[in-house]
Amino acid sequence: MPRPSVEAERREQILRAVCEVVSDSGFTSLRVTDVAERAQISTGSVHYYFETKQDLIQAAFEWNFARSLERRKSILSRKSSALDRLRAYVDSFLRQDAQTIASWHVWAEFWAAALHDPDLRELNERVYGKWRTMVSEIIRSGQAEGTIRPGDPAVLADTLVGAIDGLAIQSLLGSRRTKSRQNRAVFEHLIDAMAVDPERAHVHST
Amino acid sequence: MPRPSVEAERREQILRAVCEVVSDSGFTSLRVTDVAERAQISTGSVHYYFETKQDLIQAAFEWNFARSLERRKSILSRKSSALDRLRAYVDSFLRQDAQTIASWHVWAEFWAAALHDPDLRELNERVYGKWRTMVSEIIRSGQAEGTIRPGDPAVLADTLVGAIDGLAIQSLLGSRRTKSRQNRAVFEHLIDAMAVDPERAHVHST
Amino acid sequence: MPRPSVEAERREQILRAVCEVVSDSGFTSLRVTDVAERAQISTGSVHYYFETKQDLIQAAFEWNFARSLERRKSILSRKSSALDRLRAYVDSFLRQDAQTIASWHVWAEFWAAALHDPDLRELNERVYGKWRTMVSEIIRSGQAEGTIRPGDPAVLADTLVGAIDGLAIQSLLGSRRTKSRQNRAVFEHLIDAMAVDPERAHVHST
Amino acid sequence: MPRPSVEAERREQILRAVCEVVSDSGFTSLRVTDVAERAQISTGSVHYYFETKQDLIQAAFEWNFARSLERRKSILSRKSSALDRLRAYVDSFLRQDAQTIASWHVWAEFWAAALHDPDLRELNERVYGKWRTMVSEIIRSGQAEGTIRPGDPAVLADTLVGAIDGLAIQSLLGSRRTKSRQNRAVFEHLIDAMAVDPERAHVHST
DNA sequence: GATGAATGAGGTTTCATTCAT
DNA sequence: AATGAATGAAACCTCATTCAT
Repeated sequence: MPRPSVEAERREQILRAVCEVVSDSGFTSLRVTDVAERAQISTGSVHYYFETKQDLIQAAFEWNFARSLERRKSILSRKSSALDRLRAYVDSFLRQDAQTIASWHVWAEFWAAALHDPDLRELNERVYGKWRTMVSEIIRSGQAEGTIRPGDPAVLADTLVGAIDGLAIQSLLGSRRTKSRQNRAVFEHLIDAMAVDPERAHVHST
Repeated sequence: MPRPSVEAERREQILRAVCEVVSDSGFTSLRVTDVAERAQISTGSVHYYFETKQDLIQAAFEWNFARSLERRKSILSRKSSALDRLRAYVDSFLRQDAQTIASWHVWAEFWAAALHDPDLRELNERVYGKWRTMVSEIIRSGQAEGTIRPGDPAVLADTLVGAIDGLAIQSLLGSRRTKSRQNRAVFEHLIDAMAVDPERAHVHST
Repeated sequence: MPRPSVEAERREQILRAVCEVVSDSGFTSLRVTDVAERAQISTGSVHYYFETKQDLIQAAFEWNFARSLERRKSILSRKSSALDRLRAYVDSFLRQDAQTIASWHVWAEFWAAALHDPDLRELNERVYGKWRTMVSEIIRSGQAEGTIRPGDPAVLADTLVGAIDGLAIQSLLGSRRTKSRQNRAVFEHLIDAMAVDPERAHVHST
Repeated sequence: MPRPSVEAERREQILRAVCEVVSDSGFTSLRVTDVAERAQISTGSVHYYFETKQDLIQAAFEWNFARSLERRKSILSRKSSALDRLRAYVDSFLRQDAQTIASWHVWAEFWAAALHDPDLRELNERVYGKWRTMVSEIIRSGQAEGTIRPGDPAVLADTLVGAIDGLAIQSLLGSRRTKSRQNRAVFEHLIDAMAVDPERAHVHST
């Protein structure tokens, strides 16, 4: 008798394989065969779990998003100050470890794919709603604490989230080392500008 | 070898068709046949001017970039203040006309393609060098005028350019109307933060 | 990877089809579609077993050679005299049955193809090494028996093998009936010249 | 007014180009473009002189034959002995100069092409009639002189012509140097066997 | 006479999908 | 539950041929 979890396990195994292949070789040239090879199963099995390639891709993007979200959850529940949580959040996207980079690759491919796919566009709405909410909640709590300047949290959140995406792309496309350092300067600047003066001074002195 | 006069015309005709198709239907499903149809010529003719599909794509991205640049050149030579030029520059990317949107579509596809293509990555280096230089020159001249606050022009330029890209993506993927208005708020905020106080106050009062 | 049992069968089926098509319609106009039709499978299946047309052709030539060799093996192990084996060997190439003619067609196409393909040239080296060895072994054993005149077996073998090829070509290109008879006269002459006198006299008297 | 010879000149220029391309790259991959490039004219001009590719090929093979024949004409009219003329004739085919090798390449491609083309097969009949006649005339005159043994001149001619073709192929496909030397041994053997004894002894002593 | 831009039929090859096992 | 052999539609690309200049 098969373990009840076998399906969930297999699906995870396949979706992880999709993201790895997309990250390594891009979405345009993604073949079901490549996914099967990466997951060490047959193409027949891939189709056993996902009716069409389209389904497979949609599911893989969803899975990538769920994992991205998972990795940031702990940041929100931290006891630290709002500014620290904001910095931790931004930092989590600027990391240069394999997992973060791979995930960004998938995101970049996702955007291009979503431009012409209503289902993916809907997924994007959900995703960016999440990101924006997370950031504006932190800002709002910072404003309540008195550590973050007044101003529309939605606008401030959009600024941060937008800058993260835009700079991430250039980071992926450019020479790793330099970009990473430059990007950190940009976000220090942005976050410092949101802080009330004392905090700002403190940071500058370090 | 085709005669220069005909060749230049035909190449332009074909490259325009590529960008139109990429913008309409995406890069992943781009077929040479579609390009030929759009340009109202035969597939054979497409291959007469571009050996491979790869060459065609590379050339189309270059062409898209050249046009994007061309459209911004006049902004730099304006006699207005640095802050006005900065606003005009940013505005030129936030426009919602067909041409601007089409161009952004091509850029989004370009990034994804460049992730796995060294030649395109090199093109990206050139392109973003240009954008960053343009913005930081304006900032530098504003600082000389005394209308823009001191601070590393490179960091400020990166912030703006990054935010433009990131917000453009979300604008492309989201519901047009709302996004456009929100994005303008973000950039007002960003540019105001760069202005020296009197100017800033003035803007807020409008 | 296909299961060995099915794979061997299918490959044989396809290679046989290639040789049939080459023999019927020539190598220059060989299309994968023709091969697929002849083997009663789809073009996709042909490529399932042979990556490229080039691979397919190379394999078909190898297969044709293996079969040519197989058909001659029994001649070598016969208990008859060296001269008889020599005659049987030569005869086996002069036969006008469909299989022999088809095989010659493939050989002729092979030579032309090999002129510009190092891999095929290497295969030719192997093949002609085999033919020359077979013939010179027979001659050597005939000299040991005392039925064949002394002389360098390599030179005698080259003479026979060369003449076989050259006359076969003309036989393929000319009117069948006459050529066949003429060719037999040529080889009778050549072999008689190799025999020691008594045998020679005997043959001439028939 | 154009020189009357311009057509003949151009045709010769093109046919020479065809033979060069066939010799270098083979017949299977022969493109009209290659011929045009080699002849330093446009593809349009090639078609101006030769309606179709088929016509072009046929004409090129004819031209190659005419030149091959031309190169041997002087041998026949020599005042030397029949055996010497026979040796000169055979030698003329075994030479390893560029022209001879190129010509053999064209012949090999010709045979393969002729297998499936009645027009080329007819040309072959004419050609081989010529070769056989040339050789058997020499043999006949040698027999009249008393320097060549009795025997059907047709059979002896076929033996020589056949061996020349067969060994030439292997020479083209194998390592040049060795083959050439081996081939000369074969023909020495064949021609010696045709000589009456005194001559034969003489040759062996050299 | 000569050109070369343009064509489009047709070739090889790819790959998502199916289905018997 | 899983496979992998087999498919065939469709993609890219080639190239002989045409024709306006």
